[in-house]
Amino acid sequence: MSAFARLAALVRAALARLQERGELPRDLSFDAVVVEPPRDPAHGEAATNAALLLAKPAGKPPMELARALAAALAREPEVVAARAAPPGFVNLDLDPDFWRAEIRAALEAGTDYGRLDLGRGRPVNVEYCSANPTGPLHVGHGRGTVVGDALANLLAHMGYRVTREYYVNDAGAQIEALARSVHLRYREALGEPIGSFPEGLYPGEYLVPVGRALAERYGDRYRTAPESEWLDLFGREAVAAMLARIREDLAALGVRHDVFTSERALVEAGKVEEALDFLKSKGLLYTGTLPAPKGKPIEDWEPVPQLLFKATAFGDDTDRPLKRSTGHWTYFAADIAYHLDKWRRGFDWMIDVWGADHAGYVKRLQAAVKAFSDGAATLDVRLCQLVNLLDGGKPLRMSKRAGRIVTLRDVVEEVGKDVFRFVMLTRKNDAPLDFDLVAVTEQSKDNPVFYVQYAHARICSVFRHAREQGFPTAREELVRAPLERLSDPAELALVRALALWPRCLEQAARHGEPHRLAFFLVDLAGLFHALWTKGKEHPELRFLVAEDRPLALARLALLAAVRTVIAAGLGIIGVQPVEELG
RNA sequence: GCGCCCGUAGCUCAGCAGGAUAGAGCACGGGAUUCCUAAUCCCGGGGUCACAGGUUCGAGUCCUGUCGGGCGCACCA
Repeated sequence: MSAFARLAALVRAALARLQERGELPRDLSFDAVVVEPPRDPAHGEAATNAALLLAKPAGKPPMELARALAAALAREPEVVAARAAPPGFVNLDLDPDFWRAEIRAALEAGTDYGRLDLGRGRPVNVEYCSANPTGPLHVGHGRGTVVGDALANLLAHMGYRVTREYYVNDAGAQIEALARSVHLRYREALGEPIGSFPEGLYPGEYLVPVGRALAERYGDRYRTAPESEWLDLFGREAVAAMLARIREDLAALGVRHDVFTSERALVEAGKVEEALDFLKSKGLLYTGTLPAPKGKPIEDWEPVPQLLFKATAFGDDTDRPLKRSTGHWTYFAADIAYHLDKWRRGFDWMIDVWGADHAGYVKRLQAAVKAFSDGAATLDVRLCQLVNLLDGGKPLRMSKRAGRIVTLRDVVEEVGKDVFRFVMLTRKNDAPLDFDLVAVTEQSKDNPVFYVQYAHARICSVFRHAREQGFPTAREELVRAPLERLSDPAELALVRALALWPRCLEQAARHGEPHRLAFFLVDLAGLFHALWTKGKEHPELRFLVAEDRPLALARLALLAAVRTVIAAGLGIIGVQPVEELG
């Protein structure tokens, strides 16, 4: 059990004793009782709000309850001081050994330290990236990809059975546009001048090799053939080529999905009809005419009767069309089928990571999931805001017209996958993020990736010196270190920060917010750097004290624990900790 | 017009499940290097948490409204 979980248990036990003595009513819920590290050190090392919460149901003044609780807690051997503080907090100071024990726990558990079986094997489907297979990934895709991948890692770490999934939108008008674009490149490869690309097609250079490959394979067989003869074939070929490219882009980021689901395959297998029949059987489909959307007027608006889903019955703002006037299914219809498919594969929890420009889509899909599962399945959507690419503080123009889109691959090759991944988690997902190609590779404390890696590298450096100087460094020896020798405030501050790791992990998982790990690591690294520098001014605080080997061993144990937590955190983020700075 | 997200120090952002006197970095001013990596650290000033109500013992956090910014809004994806 983690430090704060133990404290919470202590508080609950103390409350139970108060109940036994009749000082508290029996039928109380302790659910909202928390034990937290206070912001202000004057409020102790841990604080509980129990008395504030229970005062009303107990019919007693908060301070009176707080004093009773403090008295009960003061008897615990780990508790050095328990004070009631207005308006009714109980502040605790713990025996340093209570915190020091976390070092041993971290050493024994390694990167499993703080790991909790929150999920109990519950399956969760995390869908992320899911970029259309019409071109390479760009930087914006990269953010959602990293957020989704780190979230998947985090949930897997915490006991969920995670499936990482990519939905391939390989059907519809965009694929026809892709096929036509490739056909142009194909004709170009056969020596034909093609001029400029018509509006709506994909002029990017990345289709040139695809056209060339098709020219080699098929010669001029489809050069002047009617579209009906090649549209489907070229579409498939182009999607295959783009998907191969996207998989390479993902691999460069260290991302590997478990499942790629093809929209086209779903459609061809009749899953859309099946899904809609299912909703129909629940009485949730009807044919009707939607009112014209307000706001900017649409030129060619005509009121047409459409097949609609009763999304308003499940919290959406309007009912949603399922079939286009062309007779094709809407994207939404296919998406319902897709999510129903996920549900039937055993996922009653699904997380989709999307770009913020899809925000307007969230309610309708959640409505659909609620509808087909009768409320038994949950769809969470995490929206990622834009990434502003900068180059030395100046915005990098991503002009699509000039064909100068900055691909994810370009950026990852320039700054490295580890830097990219970490920086993508230095903001919460729903805040815009500046990504400066220069700043993220600078080796300075202003660069959080570097700052954390530097802490890890410094610890590794200490261990190299330790081995050279004949200090014991094996884990079996470090766990036996006399940890009570750690007594400097800077050391104990680092120990207490370390003890917060399990709590950080749990909360990050509960909230589905992997960026919290990145922030935690920056804080932990900061306390480590502070301790390090303190050793510069106070040589007695240096880690490798030759004349006092037990003390050195205790300090090495602390450093090993910090290194373990950094490595664990970086591991979930998907970053390789460095042992030396390059 | 409607929906979603955002509004916290001069700038960029945290703020943990509603907790106490709101934090960090940058920038600005001052300081630390016989030493395990100074690629770092320490000290200092700096705030009407957009605004107005409400719920609560307690609100940056929850609810309502207003203002400001971003995104989206039939038959695209």
